[in-house]
Formats: sequence, C-alpha cells, structure tokens
Amino acid sequence: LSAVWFHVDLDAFFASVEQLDDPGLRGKPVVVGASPGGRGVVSTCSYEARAFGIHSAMPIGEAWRRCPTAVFLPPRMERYSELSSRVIEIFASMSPEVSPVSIDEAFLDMSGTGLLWGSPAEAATTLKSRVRGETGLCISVGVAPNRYVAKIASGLRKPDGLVIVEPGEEAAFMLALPLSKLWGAGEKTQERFRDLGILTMADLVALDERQLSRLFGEAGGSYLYRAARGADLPLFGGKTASKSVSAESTFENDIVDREALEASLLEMGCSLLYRLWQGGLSSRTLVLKLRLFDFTTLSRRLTRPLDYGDTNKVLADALELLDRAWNGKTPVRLIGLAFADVTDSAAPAQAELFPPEDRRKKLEAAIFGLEKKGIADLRPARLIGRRRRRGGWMGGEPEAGPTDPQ
DNA sequence: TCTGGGGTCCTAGGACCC
DNA sequence: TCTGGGGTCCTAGGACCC
Repeated sequence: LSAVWFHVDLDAFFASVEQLDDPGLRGKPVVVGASPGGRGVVSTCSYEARAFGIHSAMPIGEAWRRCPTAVFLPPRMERYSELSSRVIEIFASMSPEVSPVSIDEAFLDMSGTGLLWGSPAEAATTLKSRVRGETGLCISVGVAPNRYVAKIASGLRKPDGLVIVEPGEEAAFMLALPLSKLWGAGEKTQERFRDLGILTMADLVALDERQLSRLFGEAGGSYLYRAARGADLPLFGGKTASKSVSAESTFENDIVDREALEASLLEMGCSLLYRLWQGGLSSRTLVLKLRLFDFTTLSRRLTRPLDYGDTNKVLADALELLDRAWNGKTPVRLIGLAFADVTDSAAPAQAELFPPEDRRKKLEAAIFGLEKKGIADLRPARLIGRRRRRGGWMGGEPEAGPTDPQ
C-alpha cells in the first residue's frame, strides 16, 4: 500500500490571525511586518493586500508605496504560536505522525488512516473544516505519496486549496508544472536555467544525473534530478545533526560607531549564551557577521578547543573577530553573532529555574550581574545598559517574524 | 523597489597528517 | 629529489527557505 502524506499550510497565517482577532480588519489589506518607514520587510500580508502586488519579503517601504491605506501591523509571535499549537493539536488528532516544519506548516503521515478518516480526499476535507470550525483559520492541503510532492501540491491552489496527487502520478504531475514551482530552485538557479536554455520541466528531465551534477554540483545535481521527477528528497526527512544559534540586527541607519557595535555584540553574546544554556546545548565555534552599507556581507569565525562557557570569552572573541572583519571606517548596516556546530551539552539545563515569561528579566539581570562582576571594565558601563526599545514599531524596531510563502 | 531575522545545506580551498 | 592520494578539521561565502 502506498504512503499518504499531507502537507498543510496555514493561508496568509499572520495576517489571518490579525483579521480573526480584529473583525474590523476583515476584507481589508493587512500587512504584518516591519515598521513602514524603517528598513524591514513584509512578513505576511492578507490576500486583499496581495491584490496591490504586495508579497512576503518585499521591502516595507515598497509595500507602503503600493498601498498606503493598508493596515500595517507588527508581528505578535506569541499569539501566532498559540494558534499554531492549537492547529497542530487538530493535526495530531487525525494523524499518528505530525512533523511541524515551521510555525505555519506541517507534514502529516496519513498512511493507513483510511478506516478512520476515509479516502485522502475525505480526510483532507474533514481536516479543513475542523481547523476552520475550531480556530477560524483557513488551510491549504497537498496530498501525495511523498513529502516533496505534497509540499508542492499544497502551494498550488491557495488559499483554501486541496490538491491530490495519486500514486504513480508524481512524475506526470511535476512535468505539467512550470519550472518556477520547483521547490529548492530559487532565483539564482532559475536564472541559470534560463542561461542554459532549460525553460521547461521537460527540458530539465531530459538531462541525466551526471550532466546535472556537472552543471549544478554534486548535491545540487542529484537534488534537481530527483525533484524534477517528483521523487522524495532526504531534505524533508533527515534529522539535522549540526545546528546553530544566532542573533542579528539591522541598524535604522548605517553606523561607524565602534562602541555601538561592541554594545550590540555584548547583548547578543549574552542572549545567545543564555539560549544555549536553556536548550542544554554547547558550542566551540563563534561566528561574527557584518553587512556593510553596500550590502556586501562577510563573516569571520573562530573555533576553540573547548566549549564557550562565559560571556567574557564570547565577548573577547567577538571583538577579535570584529577587528578581523572591519576596518573601523566602513559604515555597517547589520551586525550578527552566532554559535555554530552546536551540540547537546553534557550538562542539560534545568528549564524550571527560568520560566519562559521571566526570560527577558533574567537576561537583563544576567547582564547587570556581569556589569558588577567587572566585565564593565572591558567596556564603558553606559553601553552595557543600552538596549533597544520593545513594544512594536511605534517605539522601536519590530521583530519581523519569518516570512510566509505566497 | 534599496533589500529582516532565524535557520539549513553545500562548495572550495588550505593546513595537517599518514 | 620531487611528488601520490585520502582523510579530517577549519574557514568563508553563497543559495535557499519560512
């Protein structure tokens, strides 16, 4: 018996939640994302906003220009997470195995659920009406014998879509699609397709794996070979071994102020180290990222023989990386810090000590404590206390959430 | 049009060792 | 004297996704 996979996507998720919570927004163009006027992008927008040509990842200023009368809102991630969890519970009540991919999408293994929920079409219909009835949200569902094809199918008839690909039809299904629907082949790859005269899925399927690997590299070639035929891809299944924990922030205006950069690094270093500790993780590799005024992006990394343990070392290394990356004169647009190659720590943290609500306060306390312990000697104390304002983009910058597919 | 923040995976080259 | 491959670790950059 063939496997049955569902890929489920919440339509215009963040914007839909805003319209759900505020009926006054229904039927209106709603843009969730960065502050208009700032340097951020659109996170998600309602279908009414899409009619103006607005889409995810578009610079917020551009969205403003296209529709100044739209309602612009900062993301409310806690609220979205809450609703996401409720939707996942509904998924779990219908599928023995639910794998969330992100806040607004998940794979459901529906193999062998026929006796319970009927045909895949019936099960999908039930799922859609249950989600709508119990949360007020709309989903699109793709059904296929494997995850890759289910993922593509769910994106074809949004919003409120249902696309079913029968077993054995995967290759034919893919062949009928434009190349632009190939998940994993983004802008650059599409450009290369054009340069190479690969204009249709049939053109791509005509190339064998060896030819593709010569053109797109070992991994890229075999990926394209499988994807074009609608075969399953390990990308969707495999558990990830290496991980990273990162923080970055774009300044409202490019800066050349080294002390401000150092203050950012200190704040990020503290927060990252805390997140590692909280997750029972550790790392011996620190990565600094800089984006310059002209958008050139560079990184410098350093691997130590032992795991990072305290903020002093992290900050000292971060400053060294900054020296290596930056001449002190070029205006900086973004600074970021990350721990790479993160592994499970030998001593897992006790989560109870730090309830999530207290995170921010504890972190501030930690920074304060460091100040007292003498890290303040490293940098003027006034910088350590400097922090960004929170509470939406009227007062500071927003945390633009992940972008939603169109 | 002036491009977020959080991630993942791949490639290519250098150092070093056998 | 000039030069093999293979493996591992590390670095920097890039493509891609939500």
